[in-house]
Amino acid sequence: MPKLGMEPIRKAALVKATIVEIGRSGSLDVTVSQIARRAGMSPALAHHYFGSKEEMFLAAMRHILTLYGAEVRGALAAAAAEDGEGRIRAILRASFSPGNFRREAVGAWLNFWVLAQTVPQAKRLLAIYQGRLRSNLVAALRPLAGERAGAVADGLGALIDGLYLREVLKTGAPDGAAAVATALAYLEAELRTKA
Amino acid sequence: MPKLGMEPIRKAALVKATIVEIGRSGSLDVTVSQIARRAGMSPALAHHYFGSKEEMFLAAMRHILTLYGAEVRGALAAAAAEDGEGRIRAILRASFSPGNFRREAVGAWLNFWVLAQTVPQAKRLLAIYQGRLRSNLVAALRPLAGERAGAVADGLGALIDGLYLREVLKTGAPDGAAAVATALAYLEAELRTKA
DNA sequence: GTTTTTGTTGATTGACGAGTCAATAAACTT
DNA sequence: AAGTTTATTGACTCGTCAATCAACAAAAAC
Repeated sequence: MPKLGMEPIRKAALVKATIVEIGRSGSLDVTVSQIARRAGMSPALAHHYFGSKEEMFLAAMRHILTLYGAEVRGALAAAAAEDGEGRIRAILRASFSPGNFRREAVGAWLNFWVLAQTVPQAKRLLAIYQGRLRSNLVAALRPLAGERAGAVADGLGALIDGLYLREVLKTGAPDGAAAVATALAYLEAELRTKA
Repeated sequence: MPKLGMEPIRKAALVKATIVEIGRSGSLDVTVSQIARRAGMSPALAHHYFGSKEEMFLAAMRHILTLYGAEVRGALAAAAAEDGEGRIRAILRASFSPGNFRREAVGAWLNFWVLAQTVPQAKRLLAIYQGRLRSNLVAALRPLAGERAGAVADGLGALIDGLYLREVLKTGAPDGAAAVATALAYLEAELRTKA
């Protein structure tokens, strides 16, 4: 019984299901059937809307990146009045917020990195994310670290990614606060050096 | 024409081929046939010696971990006379040496991380690597950072992993020296903080 | 010199999965 | 009411791949 205007709803459900399934299985070896089933429809319908599994993966990536970007933007807006360090703190809190820093999302992230090795489109998406993160960090660091802002941002960016990566091996609930603390320790050490 | 004593030779060739193929394809979606072909034998023989593809993956992981561990141990032995900072420098240089820090190895590494999400044995191997790295770092940091050694080691470890991760997105030849410099900058910043 | 062990492969099995297609059905248009 | 667009799926195609097996060959053991 075809209700009209299903397309956006179906697509959103598939994107969500894709992320869940990747996170659950811990790999990109998820079948379209699994995804479709979790999204409550037939595999054929999933193909109908996305054309290919790769398109589903890319849409899922875009979604995660969008969510993350929105969270960072929101946090930065809320910290507009603060100084550079406050703004960095905001970025870090957003990066390790419970919404982003949970096993399922981390697993999806990791697999997107793998995807980026072979799918140029995926690589481009990740590069955009990295570029945005970097420019946010640099902007906040400029008044604190001067010309070393770029170098510090690179280190901090890599550290954030590394903390995500290490979450994969951990057992038990993710500890975003600890990750933020580690990143802040890095920041403070670097800032003290400058002076 | 069966020459005897082939087993170790065949196994070594398969392990090497597994790493190459994973690095080349950028994913764990490599077929036993591909691996066997690159190692110069039939797929059936690969199964004969390893029993399953998963065993091949684990053997490849062990091999990479062993190589890396040996390089670090060697570097530490050569730096035995030096102080803590010199020993850390040695660990970093080994970690980002051309042998370890090249696209193929980095790609394999990344995929082993993915494997660790689902194969407990792989997770255990990575945990061992992390534990050893950490204890090496802590030992070298103790005289420099005192009770903060643990925290600094965690940050440094995550930073190292993050720098590896980011190498995946880079285009062009890996730049181990830059990675070492970034990690050293962090270390020096932390040590300065201590005082 | 026969038996056992080790090395080796071609052929096969059995399963699974991405993507296509034809068919059905409900809404919307004219 | 006839035609068009959108939604939806079951059945099917085509390919792939891990793993097995039977068979053959050569060296070693007895």
